[in-house]
Amino acid sequence: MVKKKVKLSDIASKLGVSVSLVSFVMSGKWKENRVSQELAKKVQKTAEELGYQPNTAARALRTGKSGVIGLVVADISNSFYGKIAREIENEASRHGFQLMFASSDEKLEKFKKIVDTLISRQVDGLIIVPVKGSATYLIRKKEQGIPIVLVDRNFPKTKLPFVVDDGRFGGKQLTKLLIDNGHQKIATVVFKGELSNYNERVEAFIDTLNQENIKIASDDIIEIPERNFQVILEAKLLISIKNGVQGFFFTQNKIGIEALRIFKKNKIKIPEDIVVASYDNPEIFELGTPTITCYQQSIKEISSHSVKIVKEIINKGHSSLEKIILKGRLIERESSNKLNSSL
Amino acid sequence: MVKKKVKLSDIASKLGVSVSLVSFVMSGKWKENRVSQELAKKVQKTAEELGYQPNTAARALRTGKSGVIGLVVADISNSFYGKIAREIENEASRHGFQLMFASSDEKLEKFKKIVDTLISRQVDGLIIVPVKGSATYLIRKKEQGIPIVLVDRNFPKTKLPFVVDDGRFGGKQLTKLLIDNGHQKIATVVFKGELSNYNERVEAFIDTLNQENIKIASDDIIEIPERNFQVILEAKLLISIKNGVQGFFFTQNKIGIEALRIFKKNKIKIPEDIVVASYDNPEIFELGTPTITCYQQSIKEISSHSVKIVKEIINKGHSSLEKIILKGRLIERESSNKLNSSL
DNA sequence: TAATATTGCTAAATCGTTTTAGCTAAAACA
DNA sequence: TGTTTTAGCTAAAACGATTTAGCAATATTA
Repeated sequence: MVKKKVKLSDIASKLGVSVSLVSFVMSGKWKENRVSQELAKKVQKTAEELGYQPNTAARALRTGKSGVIGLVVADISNSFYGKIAREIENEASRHGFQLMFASSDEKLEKFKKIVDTLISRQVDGLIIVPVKGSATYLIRKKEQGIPIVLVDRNFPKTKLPFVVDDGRFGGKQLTKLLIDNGHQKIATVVFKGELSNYNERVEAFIDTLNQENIKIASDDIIEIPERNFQVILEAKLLISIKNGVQGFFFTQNKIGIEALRIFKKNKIKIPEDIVVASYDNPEIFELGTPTITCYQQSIKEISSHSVKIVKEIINKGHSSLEKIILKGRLIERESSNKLNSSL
Repeated sequence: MVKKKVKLSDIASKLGVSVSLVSFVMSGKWKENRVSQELAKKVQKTAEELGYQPNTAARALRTGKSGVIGLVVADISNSFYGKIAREIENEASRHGFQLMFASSDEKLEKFKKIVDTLISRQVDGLIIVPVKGSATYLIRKKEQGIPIVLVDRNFPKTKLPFVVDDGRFGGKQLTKLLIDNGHQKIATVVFKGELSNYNERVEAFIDTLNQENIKIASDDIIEIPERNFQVILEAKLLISIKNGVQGFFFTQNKIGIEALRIFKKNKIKIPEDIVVASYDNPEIFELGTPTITCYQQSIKEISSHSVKIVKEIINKGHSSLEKIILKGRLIERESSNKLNSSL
């Protein structure tokens, strides 16, 4: 009982007109192709009646446009990327695009494979959270004419368009807050590597401390590897605390959340034993006890801009604005102030 | 400097062979088509050299198969669906499928539109978290020959294949735990509507209390509407507490998380003032203070089964196992026991 | 009235694969 | 030796849309 799919020729033969004419009508171009209004209406009506749904594979083959944008994130189950995906989805559908997505897991080989298959699936453009070491690969893709926009992270030395949060701003906001609350001995934690976006947050941390004439020990910049980071993070945090660190600035929600787990496990009290501020704003930061001071990126704006840019590149080959840096906002909560924890 | 895409005919003309032959080789069917091994190797080599990537639009048009599965969830930014999506993604890619996704927002009209566009984009099959009232619509789609499997929620009176958690089991586990911890006056909260899956959790709640000969007041089954549920939930929770309710069983993470927000805002202490147990296991349940007792669905199994089933339906028209009900596991934490909150 | 422009439509090529049918030459058979 | 099989390849149709070129009939202009 499988109903056959309705195609243009079904409508055409039912009305005794040509396929071309039906196509003109269905694509909304009947005026410029001088189809009489009378016929146009008839076509629309029978298309409706028959339940016509265009075959987008055929259309994609003919036009070279699929109406699909590929989205590559680090991990769709991470709340930050989940939110990004959701906003990009909204914005994309507003512009008539569907989304195909995949998670790279921060692995270069997997990342390349994903991007390649997305391209071979004829996506019109790509919105990408790039992984370490993917710069030259992505440049090659861009040079092959694939519309690409980076999001969340960028490669500043390249000409790859991007939409990112202002890491210097966010890093400064959080660091400043910790200092203003009377903490001098503070440390930051970041994943090791050349992703400039996160490094900017650390640089802002350093700059801010320098401006305030606070000395930084080398141990206060804690770099951890990506794999099995939980174990190493725990060790480093505990050592830091033993060494007298009073506060932490975490550069990513993934690190911040794991740190909370570690503090809980080791019965380290926030903010009594240690004060904390983190990038991003997952639910746990808002609802946990204590609430966690954080810097929330402008996810909506980041998402909408990335769609807008990739759409422009798709349509015009380039975008008028290919480098966008957006500021987020500081959310002061209980975790950052020992003296006034009822904030 | 836009490099043109390499196609089969490029490889063919470079080697002076026919397109068909190249196609046979590239699709791995060279043996049954009696291509000499020597030539097959040559073809593979030059395909590699030229960086050939198949045009899947063309392939989809010709074969009627796109290699894409459509995934419709309620909200990709909800951690539960984020995790589901991630697992489905893994499993799908293992079977050679890409995912196209969209969020329904629990809105029927949006849901229908999404499913229609996914179908017109030639997805081979659909994995769907259905919304209220979508049963007849989905049945029609199934009858049109679209491979569909429901996930997380099902329509038991229909023949739509599904993979879901065992709501009776989970509901019973959580309710029993609250009772066993000495709480008699407990209430549950659920979204109003005919989604049997959630209703089963409530039925299990009722059954369990009945079995224990505990009387249930009608106010103890709290039904809330989907839109603007936050306000109503707050009111209902506060009233219940005023009325002497000692504990709550929340049927979804969305409700449970919002309840935490409300308790926090109203300075209601868990488990001192009220004990709590909830379906699902978002980060906040594990890391918050107190930790929240919950029932964690078998997300991995749910996801992998749904992919397996939809794949079978795609390939064979039906699946050997179209109705799967999986049990999850109870995670006992601090929120459910007043007496022993150092659990 | 004749030349030109416009209106309303259609035919047919095209996109890049897959797949069926069939062709040729060599191998196997009688 | 002549016939049948088999191996190894190619030609061409097909998928369903879009789009260019062009045909007739009518309308407009000189």
